Amino acid sequence: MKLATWNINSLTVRLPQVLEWLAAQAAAGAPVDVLALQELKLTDDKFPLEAFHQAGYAAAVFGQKTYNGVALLTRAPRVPQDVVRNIPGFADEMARVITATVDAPGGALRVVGAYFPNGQEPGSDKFAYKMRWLDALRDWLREELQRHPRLVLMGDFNITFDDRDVWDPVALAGTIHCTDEERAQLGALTALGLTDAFRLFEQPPKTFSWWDYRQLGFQKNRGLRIDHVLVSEPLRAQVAACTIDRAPRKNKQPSDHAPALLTLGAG
DNA sequence: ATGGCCATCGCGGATGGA
Repeated sequence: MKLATWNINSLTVRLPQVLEWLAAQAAAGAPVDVLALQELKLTDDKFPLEAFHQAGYAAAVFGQKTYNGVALLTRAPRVPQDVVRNIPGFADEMARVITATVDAPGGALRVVGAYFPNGQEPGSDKFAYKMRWLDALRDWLREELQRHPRLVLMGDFNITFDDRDVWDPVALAGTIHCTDEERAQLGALTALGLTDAFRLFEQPPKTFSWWDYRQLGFQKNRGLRIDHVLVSEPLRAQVAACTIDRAPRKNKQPSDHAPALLTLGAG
């Protein structure tokens, strides 16, 4: 069972790349069973349901015009069940979270696909919103984990866990995605019993999931690891692999993010 | 080095992203 998350920075622009990538994964013998997408930048009525259908995927969509927008794709015959949009109890204009239950070996999974706020700059209004959003996410996840012990939280977190996730930790110390406040919020999420699946394994140094479009960021590997897959305690023993696929970042008109993947074994 | 980011909205240039 393979799950993945990918901020595709406009599905209108990137749909062909998503379909190609899904096809390539399947051709390599390990099709993606669940894909969380972020930054659709389109409304639900513009979502290419039919294209994904033909590729063998069902979808749950939570779109928005111009900004944000998230979706969960599930490979047939799986379908997203009991779909929840955004964080219950937290009023938000922005479409950032979509949650569904999907069948899996060893029992159904609750999958939370999320596009965390950027935060722009410490001290800004947007940073304060990011903190409130994170507070609300944590409070809701605490309850959600009670209801659904087998839970995966994946998406664009817009936060680095530590300096290993930063191409120049000295230059970027205290800047957005690298502040103590943001990292403390990640710590509060892991304290709920969620584990960064990527660090369950030995990883090559300087493995990132995002590179700035400017200044040859990707070519120079000046990046950040801000796209994460977290698993709840009962799933830890089932985690067989967690990787980031840099290949789509080499496409002609790439997203600035690369997909992160999780493979679950039988357990 | 002459320029050196991308998507959206909408038709210029601001806004947001990270």
